Amino acid sequence: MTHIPAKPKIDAIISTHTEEAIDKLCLSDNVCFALYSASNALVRAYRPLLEAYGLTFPQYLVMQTLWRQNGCSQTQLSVATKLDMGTLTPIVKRLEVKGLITRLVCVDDERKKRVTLTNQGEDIKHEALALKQTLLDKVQLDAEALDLLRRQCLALIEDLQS
Amino acid sequence: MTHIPAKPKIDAIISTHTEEAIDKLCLSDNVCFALYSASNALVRAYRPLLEAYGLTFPQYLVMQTLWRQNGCSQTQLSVATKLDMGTLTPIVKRLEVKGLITRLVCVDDERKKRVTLTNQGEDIKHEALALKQTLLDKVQLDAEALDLLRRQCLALIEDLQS
DNA sequence: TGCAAATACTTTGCGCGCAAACTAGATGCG
DNA sequence: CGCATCTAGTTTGCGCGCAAAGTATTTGCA
Repeated sequence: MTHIPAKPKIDAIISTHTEEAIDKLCLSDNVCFALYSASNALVRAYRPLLEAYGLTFPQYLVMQTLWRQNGCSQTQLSVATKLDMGTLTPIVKRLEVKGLITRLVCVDDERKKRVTLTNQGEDIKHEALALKQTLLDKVQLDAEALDLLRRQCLALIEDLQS
Repeated sequence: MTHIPAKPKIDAIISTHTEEAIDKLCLSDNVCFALYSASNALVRAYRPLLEAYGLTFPQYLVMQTLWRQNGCSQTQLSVATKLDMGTLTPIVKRLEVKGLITRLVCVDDERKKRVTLTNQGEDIKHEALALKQTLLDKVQLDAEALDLLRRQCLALIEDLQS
C-alpha cells in the first residue's frame, strides 16, 4: 500500500485568531504594501479637507500645477502630475464644470488645449494650498524625515519606470 | 479717474515653456505628491509581472494574506490589507471567479464568509511571492533604505488615521 | 423572551488610473 | 504638393477605493 501523505492541516479556524495572529496577518513587513497603504491613507486624510473646496486629491494636484504656471497645456499637466492623458482629460473636464478653470483650443496648434484658471480658481489658491500644512501638522515625522521620505519616493519612481 | 490696476499678466504661453519651467511645474517638492506618484508607479510596475498570474496588485495583497493564513474571514482580510469591505467584496469575488479561492458561509456565524485557497491558489504561492524580489531588484535603494521607507510609511499611516 | 443595537457583508454611485483604440490636427520628407 | 508619421487629446472598458445605504444574522440586555 502506497504512502498516504498526512491530510493538509486546515489552519486555525477564524474564531481562534488571536490579536497577535491578526498582527502577523497584516502585510506591514512589505515595503510595497506600506507605500500603497500610505498613499491610500493620504488621499483619505485629504478628502474631508478638500471637500470644502469641492476638490479631490488628483484635482488638487492639477490645481497646484496651474497655480504655479497658469495656461498649461494638458500634456504639460500630464507630465507635471505624472497622470496619463486618459486620466487627466476627465479630471480637467470636471474642474471646468466646477468653474475653476477654462479649456480653450490653442490658436497656434489646434490639437492643444490651453488650461487657464478662472477668477474663482485663483481665489481659492492660498486657502487651498494651506491645507497641505494642515495635513502635515497631524504627522509626527519632522521636516527632515518628510524630506527624506519625499526623496526616497522620487528615487523609487525613477527606478521603477525604467 | 480711478486707478485701473495693471491687466493681470498672462503667463508665458505654452510654446515658450523651457525644460526648466516644466521641471519647476512638476510637484516633486511635495511629499504628498511624491508618495502618491510612487504608489501609482509601484502598481504600474507590478502590473506586467502579475499579469502572468492574472492578478491585480490589490488581489495580490489578498492572496499574500491568505498564503500566510488560509481560511480568513473577509473582515480579517479587510483589516490585514487596510482595504474597506466595500472594496474587498468585489476583489474576493473576482478571485473566486478566477478559481484561486472559495468563499463559504461560516457555520458558527452565518454572517461571516470563510475565504479559503483552492489548490490552484496554493500552487502559485511561491512563484508569485518571488515577484516581490523581481520588482525590488529594479530598485537602487538598499535593504536598509527600503526598510526605513517602509517604517516611515507605516508611521505616516498611524498619524493620518487619527 | 423580545427587541434594539451591533456586526458581517453587499450594493450603488462616483472618481480615479491606465491600457487600448480612436479622432483630428501638425510635421516631415520624397 | 501628397502622404505617411507623429502628436494632442478623447473615449471605452475594467478594476479599484471608499462613502453611504441596505440586508441578514448575532448579541446584549431589559
